[in-house]
Amino acid sequence: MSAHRDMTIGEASAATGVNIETIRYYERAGLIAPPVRSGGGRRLYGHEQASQLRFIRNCRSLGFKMEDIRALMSLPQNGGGAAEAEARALTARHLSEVRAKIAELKKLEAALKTMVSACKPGEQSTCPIVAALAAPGSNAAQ
Amino acid sequence: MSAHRDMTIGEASAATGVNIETIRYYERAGLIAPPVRSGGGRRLYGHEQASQLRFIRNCRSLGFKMEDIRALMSLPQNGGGAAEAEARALTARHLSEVRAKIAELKKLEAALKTMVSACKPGEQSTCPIVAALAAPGSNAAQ
DNA sequence: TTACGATCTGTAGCGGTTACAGGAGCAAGG
DNA sequence: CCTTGCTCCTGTAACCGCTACAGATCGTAA
Repeated sequence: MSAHRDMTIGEASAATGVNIETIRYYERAGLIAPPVRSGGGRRLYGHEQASQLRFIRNCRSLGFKMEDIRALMSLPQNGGGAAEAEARALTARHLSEVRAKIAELKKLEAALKTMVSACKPGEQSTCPIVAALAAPGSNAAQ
Repeated sequence: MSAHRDMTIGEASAATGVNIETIRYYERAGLIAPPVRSGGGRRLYGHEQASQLRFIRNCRSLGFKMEDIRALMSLPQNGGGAAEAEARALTARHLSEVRAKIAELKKLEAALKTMVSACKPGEQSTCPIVAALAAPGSNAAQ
């Protein structure tokens, strides 16, 4: 069960879209296991590890933290409802964090929009943007 | 024009809401000028520098980068339309970055929402979340 | 004086990469 | 066989915006 058809790190990078330096970083960080080495000391990756790299890449592009990814990868793949529930909970938690960030950014957006539209070129003597930024209490974002 | 009624760094921190360590960091980073020192070598801040700290705090809470803040603070305060235009341009650029981030996060939100709602506890044999994350092409976020 | 608080300096850590420098493996061409 | 040129190796530092120490010093009140 190990007909590997191994890839070098460059091939693994091309196959998965994960940067070479990033692959090595993931190994250092314990996100993937140290791969087999060739006689000359080069990393050799098989299908399984390429899949793991794709998994990590997908997780990262969805904004999951490495800690979460570690948890997701350590779930048993055929584990019953427990693993599934854990994955769901993790994803739901991340979703709510994303929503919180959106809400926060929308507040910033509103404040900045107000500032920009208050500033008509060459109209006021004092720049309203600088004035707003110098105001003692920031009402922009709590 | 320098009746200062100086504050220690702790007082300045309390007055502006900027953490003590952060104030020192801003000085190190060249965002504020090194303040006057007392005989014993302690930093003493006047009104003007407290205002600067409040300015920085407001900028940061609006998400401005330190580089932008440096630019905003180096604008002449009574400078004519040029300074005003620059502040406006800077703010508008930041606003568009915020909007881009919101758009990106909304994509993530949609993808995560789909994943969570696809995962009903104890229904499928394979967890749809893990399956989606393991899929070769990530369509979640480009 | 003694104790305690506030402050000082310098350094390291966070997350998630990315970017080097300086060496070594490895295949192809001459 | 030897050179050329590519890939890969290790180790380290930079990025951003702080935050958190450790160990020393200052200043003040009891």
